[in-house]
Amino acid sequence: MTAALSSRTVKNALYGQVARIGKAVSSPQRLELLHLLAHGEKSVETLAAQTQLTIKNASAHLRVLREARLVEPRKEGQHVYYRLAEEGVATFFLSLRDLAERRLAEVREVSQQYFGGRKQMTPVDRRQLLSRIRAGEVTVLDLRDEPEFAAGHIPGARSLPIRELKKTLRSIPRDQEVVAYCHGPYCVLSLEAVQLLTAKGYRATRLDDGFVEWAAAGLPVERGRTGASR
Amino acid sequence: MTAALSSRTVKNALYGQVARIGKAVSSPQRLELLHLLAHGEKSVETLAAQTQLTIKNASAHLRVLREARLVEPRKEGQHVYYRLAEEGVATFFLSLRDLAERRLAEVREVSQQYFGGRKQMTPVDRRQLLSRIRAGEVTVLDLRDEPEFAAGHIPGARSLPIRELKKTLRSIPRDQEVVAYCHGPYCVLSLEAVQLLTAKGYRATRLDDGFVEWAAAGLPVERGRTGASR
DNA sequence: ACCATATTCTAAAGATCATTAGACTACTGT
DNA sequence: ACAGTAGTCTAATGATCTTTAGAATATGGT
Repeated sequence: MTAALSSRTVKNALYGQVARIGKAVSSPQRLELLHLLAHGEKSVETLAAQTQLTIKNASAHLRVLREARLVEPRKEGQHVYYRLAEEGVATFFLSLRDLAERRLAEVREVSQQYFGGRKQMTPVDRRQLLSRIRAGEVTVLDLRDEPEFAAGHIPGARSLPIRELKKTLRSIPRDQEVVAYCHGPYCVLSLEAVQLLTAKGYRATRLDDGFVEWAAAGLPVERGRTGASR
Repeated sequence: MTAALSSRTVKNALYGQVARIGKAVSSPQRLELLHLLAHGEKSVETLAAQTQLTIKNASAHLRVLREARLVEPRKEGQHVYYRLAEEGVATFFLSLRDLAERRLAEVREVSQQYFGGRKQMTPVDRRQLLSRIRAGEVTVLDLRDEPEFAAGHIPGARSLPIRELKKTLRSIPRDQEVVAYCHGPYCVLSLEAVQLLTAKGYRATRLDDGFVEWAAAGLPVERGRTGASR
C-alpha cells in the first residue's frame, strides 16, 4: 500500500513549502529589510543604505524574500522598488517579533540595557496619545525619512527627519509636551531626539512603538506630506 | 561618535535573536514536530515515530526547538516528554501556516491535488458543526491516537484511532451523519476514514481543520478519556 | 550611439545546518 | 550488580546559505 509513503511525501511537500517562509525570516538581515518595508515601498539602494548592507547583498536577501513571495518588486526608471506583498506580512512580522520577545530573555535583556538603561523615557500609551493629539495637547514628531512619513504616519504628526532636528528645533513650541516616534522599539531615533529635546528644556517622551505597530493596532493613519512643510 | 555603530550593533543583536525563532521554524521537520506537539505532550520516541525520523535526528531537531525556547522537555522515568513552551507557539505556528497558504500557490496546489482530487468531501464549518453536535445530530470521530484525544478534543467526539476503525466500524450508528477529524488540513487520517465509511454506506464528511485549529479558534474543548471506551 | 547608474545574475569562498554514527548518561527491571 | 532501553552529546559528513566579486542587463542622460 502506497498510502503511508504518499502521505509522508505530501506532508514533506507541504511542510517544505511552509518552511520557505520560515527560511525567509531566519536571517537578521531579512527581518530588518521586512521591517523597513513595512514603513513603505523602498528602492534597493535605500534599503541597502538603511541596513548598512552592500547593494549586492541586499539584492540577494531581497531575492530570497521575493522567492518566498513576501515582497514584490516594481521597476520604475533606473530603480527597483520593493514593497510587502500584503499587509499580512507586516502582521506576521510583528507576531514573530512578539513571540521572540516573550520567549527569549536575551531580547528583553538587550533592549533593556540599551533602551531602558538611559534616562527615564516613559513609553506613551497609544490610545491615550491619540486622544491627547486630538485635544491638541501634544506635539508629535515623526523622525523617519520624508518618504516614510508620506507613506503613512500618525494623524497630526509632524515630519522631522532626525538629521534636520537640530536645525529645526526652534520651530517646536516650547509650551507643549513633545512625543517622538520612529521605526519602532528597536530604533534609536526617538531615543536620540528625546535626549536632545530634554537637554534643551523640552518635556519630551518617546513612543515605544513605531508607525508599523500603530497601524497594525488598527489606529487611524494619515497619508501624504501634511505637516512636513510647516 | 559611536551612536551609529552602537545602534547597528544593537539592531543586529535584536534581529539576530528574533531570527533564532525564524531558524527554528525554517525546517519542514521542525514544523511537523511543532504541529504534533500542539496536540499535546509527547515523548521523543513517539515524535520520531510519527514524523518518521530517527530518534537521533528527532532529538537533534528538538534541541534546536528547545534552544529557541519554543518547546520544553520534562523527564519522567525512561522517557523525555516535550511540550510547547506556551499556547502562543501553536498560535504562531498557525499564523505562519496561514501566511504560507496565502502567499505560496504551491501549498494550495499540493493540497488541492492530494486532498481535493479525491471524492468530494465538503469541509464542515466549525461553528455550524458545534451546534449540530450539541443538538445530537451528528457523530464526531476523532481519529488521532488515544493520548492526543485525552489531551484535548472536540466536545462530544468519540476517540477512534484510525487503526481500530475497521474493527469498530459496526459500533457507529448508521442513521446519523458522521464527521471525522484528525491532525488538521495536512493529515490524511480523516480522508481515509471518510473513504472507508462512505464505501460502507455511511454519510461521512471530513472536518478540514484538526483539533489545534479548533482550539485556536476559541471553541470549547473537552479533556480526558470520555467517549473513548464506549 | 555612448556613458553612467542601478540592479541582477553567476560563480566561488567560507560559514552554518542536517543527518548519522559512536560514546555516554540515566533510569528500569531483574 | 547487570543488562536493556531512551535519549543526549560529540564529531564528522555532505548539503545549503551568506557574502562578495565580476560579468551582464536595463534605463536614463548626453
